[in-house]
Amino acid sequence: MAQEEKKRSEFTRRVIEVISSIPFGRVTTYGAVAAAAGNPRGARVVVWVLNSSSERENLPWHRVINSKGGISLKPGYGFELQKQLLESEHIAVSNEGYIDLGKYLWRSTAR
DNA sequence: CAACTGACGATAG
DNA sequence: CCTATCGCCAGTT
Repeated sequence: MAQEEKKRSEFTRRVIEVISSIPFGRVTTYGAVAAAAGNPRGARVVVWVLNSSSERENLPWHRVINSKGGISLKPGYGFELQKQLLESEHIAVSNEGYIDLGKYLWRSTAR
């Protein structure tokens, strides 16, 4: 099929779908989303998607964290907001914003 | 149109 | 362990 409807890269489209698929009570990382979408180094695109379409596509942006298992935002710039959103989903977050990936990391089922 | 920006990641040293 | 650099895409200035 000719899939030339959207001008965005196929990669970008996949990123949005992966983020939309993150289940309740789980988290994933930028790199994992990028890798699942086809580019292990496309993590920055994930950042762009969240900024660009988090509200637009109603994406669970708070379930996306960095590969260290921590919140990347700084206190006063959304850090506390994200921390509380995660805790609302029964996810344990330390005061420093770190999460136990061994327990909560979600891996894309489509691999 | 060129340069910069954005919540990062992997690799190299 | 820490720092530096490249890679990735689209939007803004």
